[in-house]
Amino acid sequence: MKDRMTPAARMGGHTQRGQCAKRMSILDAAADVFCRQGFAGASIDEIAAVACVSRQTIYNHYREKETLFVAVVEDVMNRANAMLFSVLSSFPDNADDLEGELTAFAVRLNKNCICNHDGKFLRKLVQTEGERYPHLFESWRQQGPGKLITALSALFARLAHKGTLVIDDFDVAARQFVALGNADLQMMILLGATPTDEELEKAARNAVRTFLKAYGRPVAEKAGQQPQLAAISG
Amino acid sequence: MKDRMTPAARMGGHTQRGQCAKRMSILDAAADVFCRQGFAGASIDEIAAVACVSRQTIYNHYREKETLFVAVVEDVMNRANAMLFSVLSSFPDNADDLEGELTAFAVRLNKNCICNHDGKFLRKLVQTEGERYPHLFESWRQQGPGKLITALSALFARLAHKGTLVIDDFDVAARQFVALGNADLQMMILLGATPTDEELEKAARNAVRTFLKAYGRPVAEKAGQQPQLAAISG
DNA sequence: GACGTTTTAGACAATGGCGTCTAATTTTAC
DNA sequence: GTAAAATTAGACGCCATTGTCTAAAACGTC
Repeated sequence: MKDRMTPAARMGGHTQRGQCAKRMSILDAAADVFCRQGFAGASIDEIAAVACVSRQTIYNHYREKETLFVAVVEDVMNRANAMLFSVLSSFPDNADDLEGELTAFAVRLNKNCICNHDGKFLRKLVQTEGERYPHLFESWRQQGPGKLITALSALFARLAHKGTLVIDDFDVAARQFVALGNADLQMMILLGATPTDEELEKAARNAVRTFLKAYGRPVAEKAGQQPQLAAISG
Repeated sequence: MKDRMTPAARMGGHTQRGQCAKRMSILDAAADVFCRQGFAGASIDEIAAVACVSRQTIYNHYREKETLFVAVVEDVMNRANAMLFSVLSSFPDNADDLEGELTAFAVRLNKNCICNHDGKFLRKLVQTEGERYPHLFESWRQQGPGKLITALSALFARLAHKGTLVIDDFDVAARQFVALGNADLQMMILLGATPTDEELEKAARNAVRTFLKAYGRPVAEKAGQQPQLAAISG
């Protein structure tokens, strides 16, 4: 105790597992409390209690409440970005069953990126504290929704080039795809409730059906087509 | 000063304008501060300062912070409900130009109900404090989005009955109409920014075009139709 | 102008949270 | 086992906020 050096200052590879576990525990607890109470309403003491850690330990890792908050947001954003990248990469290159693939993709997107814990956290915190931390918000916007729309836009451009879709504005189509995918889940998304798998499936089917009615290649027999009811039976 | 009676207790019609003005001033200021800072972050002193009123006056009208908060939410909800009703009633009975009417309607809806001050307030507060006040949230959900979807659903049912639209699930169509209308404005809505009239118009046009491609009656010449670009020129 | 009511500014105690400090205890590395 | 580092519980000062209280001032009505 002769020199009093900042605990995590050197990170000399010495104590890793213990510290790391504490850090993660703190980050998780802080995310939980910040999400429920907001920045102003969250108390360090409550975070410490949830993390099963003493208050001083939090201050050892993060200089002050705001430092902890920024660290939490960045942590969640990193996880969310990784997940989004993974989901975006999951769309198959050759989609023989376009409707099925789009539906499954919408389910994955909603389930793992929008309706999950991290999605709820980011939406809520970005909305409440976004004006106070414009840098954080901008970073989220670019790497989250921005990347999503860009990727979808490119995907639709590819499909339009192949003649599978008929689209005049890929960016608009991408935003509309996401919007349609959320249409049936809006309330749950706003409330932060977690939809069931059935709800996710149904919402995605509704979204993709409408999307394809608008942007699908007009097949020759469309005029004489039945009013879509037969297709749902399966 | 002999009996100390609650100021607004009797409302004997005596002093109305002065008190009423104070009340409205307090409600407006509180809405502003609550919206920016959240419930926990808002301080009575700041609200008093914004309202140009002493702190004690606030406590004369509202017993405590929470009472004020609930009153503010109810006040904004009342205004928002009236506005929504007005917009919902504005759709003409006989729409000869369906695309134009739907577009204008979407503009009105977004401009006056979703992207305006009250809309931003309610979305933000319902999201942040909804779990703490489930009753308020539920009331908002029913009278706001619930009423909107019900009314749109009925409207689409009427149009489908007339043969103007081809829809199998009116509720889904209603949700999708709203979702499409917000698709291009999501970021601004989340951030609480106010879109320009041009942005509103463009978003509504994109939404209605896609909506009608999906649900519009398949006209005979559709197969040979130009890719919609000609229609935008005007 | 007089009277009752409302508003105001400021003081006040109570509460609670933040961030610091300390001394004791536990963990970790060697 | 030993020494360094990390963690803990608790106390502490500080500050902001809530909600109350009081005496003075402003207001509206007659």
